[in-house]
Amino acid sequence: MSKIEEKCKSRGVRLTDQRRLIAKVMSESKSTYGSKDHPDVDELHKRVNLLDKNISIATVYRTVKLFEEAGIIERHDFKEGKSRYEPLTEEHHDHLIDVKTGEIVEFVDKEIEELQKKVAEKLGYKLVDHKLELYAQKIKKN
Amino acid sequence: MSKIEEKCKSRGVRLTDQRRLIAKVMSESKSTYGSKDHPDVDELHKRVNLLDKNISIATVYRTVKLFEEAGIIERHDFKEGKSRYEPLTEEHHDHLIDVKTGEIVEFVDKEIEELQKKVAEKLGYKLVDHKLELYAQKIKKN
DNA sequence: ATACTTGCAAAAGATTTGCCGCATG
DNA sequence: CATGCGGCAAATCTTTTGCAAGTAT
Repeated sequence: MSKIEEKCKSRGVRLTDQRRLIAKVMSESKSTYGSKDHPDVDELHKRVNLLDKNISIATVYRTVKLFEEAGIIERHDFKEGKSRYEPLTEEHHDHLIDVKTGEIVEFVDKEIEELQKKVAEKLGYKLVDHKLELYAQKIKKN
Repeated sequence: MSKIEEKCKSRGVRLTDQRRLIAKVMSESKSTYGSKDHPDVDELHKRVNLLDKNISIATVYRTVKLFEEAGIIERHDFKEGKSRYEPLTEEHHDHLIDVKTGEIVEFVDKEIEELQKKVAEKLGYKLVDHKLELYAQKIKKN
């Protein structure tokens, strides 16, 4: 059983064949499909259709929304006009995007997280979410 | 003449009545520091139409794209499904978005900027750009 | 049982584009 | 005067939704 499927069970999200497949594909979106992390709905639909041709894209949209609202997967809105998803990990992380290759490196920095909270508070707000993307260039090592 | 109109001239962007008006409205969209508005195309269209009812929304889309590509204004894709724009400023700043109202507060935090640079370096990269968005909820004050 | 799900197609919302008369440099 | 621009409507693209039929618990 996929990790996402487990989370559905433990959170009382009703399971169907379609959802199980989408959960499976999302769970494998890192290892099995190589560097193609963060698939968008269309890509997800294609992958799922390899396993079951009858799953409609509407179902993928509905499921992905459901999983996101249940805190099981995470949506990203990169500058492309469409959303991309990844399984939610225990520990939150941000992304560094290689401006040359498009490669994505994930990282965590507690100090920055802490400062963000403080900035929000200073402005009279309570932080509920954030997005941090670093665009960078690889340093050549000779 | 608006600041944006000036930039158009200096960069050889052809000017028309429509573009002049859109430039004017965009230039005026920057009010007090700390809370200027970042209008979306629809809002921009409404404001421009107060001055000239005949400007079509297609023209606003085309102009906003043109200005962005000329490095005159900046596009943001916040988590709303539509783009919002602001005049490009000399000094970089980040955004806090009120998740309830969509209101935007700008801020600068040198410490966070510094840490970002360090994080990138630690990963073997040289930071060239970044995006930080805080999604937050206003703290009610009694 | 019954409330939730799904597939399909249509709808909706944001943005782009083809066509063609018109304005700009 | 040649080239690019703008208005309009139609076309795209992504995402949502109404409906009728099927399914999970």
